Amino acid sequence: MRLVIARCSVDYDGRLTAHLPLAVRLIMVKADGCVAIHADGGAYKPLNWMNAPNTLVADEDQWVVRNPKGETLTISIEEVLADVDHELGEDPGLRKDGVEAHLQELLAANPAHLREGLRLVRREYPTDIGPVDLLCRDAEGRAVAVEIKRRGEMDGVEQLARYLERLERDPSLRPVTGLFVAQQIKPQARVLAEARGIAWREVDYDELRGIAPTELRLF
Amino acid sequence: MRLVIARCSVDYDGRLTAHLPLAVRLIMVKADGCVAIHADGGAYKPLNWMNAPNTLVADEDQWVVRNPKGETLTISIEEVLADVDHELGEDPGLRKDGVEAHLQELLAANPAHLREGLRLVRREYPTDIGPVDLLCRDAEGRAVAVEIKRRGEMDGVEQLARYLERLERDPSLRPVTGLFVAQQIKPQARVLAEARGIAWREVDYDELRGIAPTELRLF
DNA sequence: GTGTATATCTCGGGG
DNA sequence: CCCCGAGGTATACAC
Repeated sequence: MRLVIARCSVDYDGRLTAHLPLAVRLIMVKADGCVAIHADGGAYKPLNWMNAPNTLVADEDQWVVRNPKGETLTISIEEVLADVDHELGEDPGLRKDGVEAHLQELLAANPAHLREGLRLVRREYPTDIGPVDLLCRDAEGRAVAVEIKRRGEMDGVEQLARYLERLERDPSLRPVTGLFVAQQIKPQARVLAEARGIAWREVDYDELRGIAPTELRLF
Repeated sequence: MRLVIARCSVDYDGRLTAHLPLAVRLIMVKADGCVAIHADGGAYKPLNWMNAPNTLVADEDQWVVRNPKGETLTISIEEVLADVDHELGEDPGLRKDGVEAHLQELLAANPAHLREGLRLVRREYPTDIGPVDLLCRDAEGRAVAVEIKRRGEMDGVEQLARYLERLERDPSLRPVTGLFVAQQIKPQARVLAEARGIAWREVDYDELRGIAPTELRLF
């Protein structure tokens, strides 16, 4: 990884055009060739960047980074204050826990946590516009399509509404009701769900994770 | 901006839990206090980070970054290979051109470019679920709601459909038709728009920008 | 490759 | 402060 501190101006021309006036910034060049221009603030997103793959043509006072799509990042360098290079090596990568996939696993193993008597028919139940997270049957045997999000927003409700529209066409399932599940559901999403006749339910991830397998068997 | 190259392992506990095994990485600490852990690849996104505001408690071999929400980033440092600090100063910031806001400005100034006889009633016309990009009247005085995107995809059509649903409730507007506008509209979005009875139109940004104010007056 | 859904999305604007 | 929409979204995964 090459780290250059330089007084520079930068121009990006591609999906939009953008210009950075002359100032001192960090130019980070990673081993895979991607380039990022950082200011001394503003979280992790760089002011400007160019992802790999690309080609870097570095002149004395101007670097031109070009990608296969024809986008260019032009860095005009007036003064180099530091220029170091470090060998970092391959990174073993990040292990995550607590994302949507995990939430789906837990609820698939315990649908009754959502509504008493609910039984799983299938996870990732296929429709012609994509898979429904969970397809269940309730205590009376009626089909219930469940869409799971970490954060419940309006587009998730729309997504479930599209699936319901499709599932309703299947005589072996009809009528199908919808259940929108998330750790937190935004007010507008609640309103939209209700307007669409879709039930919603907030779930607590830690509580759900705390349910031991032995307890699950009691349902 | 402080740049530390170190052999470290990292744990994040907050919106999810995540772990990075021991490896050599860049730790970037910006003037506003935000911290980012970078590997030598994988575009501009860091492996782990903590945005400002936060507090950093730096021990010899362990840094704990904590934010007001109770999220923590724990960096366990085994070996420091480099540690430099640079004063970058305030950044003048980025100037952008070609984004949706600009497209909306151009079309608001010239709605007839979309459809002959179209006149602007209001930009960002408010509804209880958010503002419609443009509310217009056509040559016959009928209300037309216009949604503008750079890239026309399905969620944009859904968004416009939601607005139309609301606008239809206003007797002074009813009936309201929809017009979905983008530089490029994906095939599936076209199909969805047509299924929803919504017209669509692709516009060319450069052509639109090329229309001089004097020419605009001709309409 | 396109299409679809996710993200510790990030970032900015408005109430 | 939350809510919402846009993004050069990036990224992973299915088809």
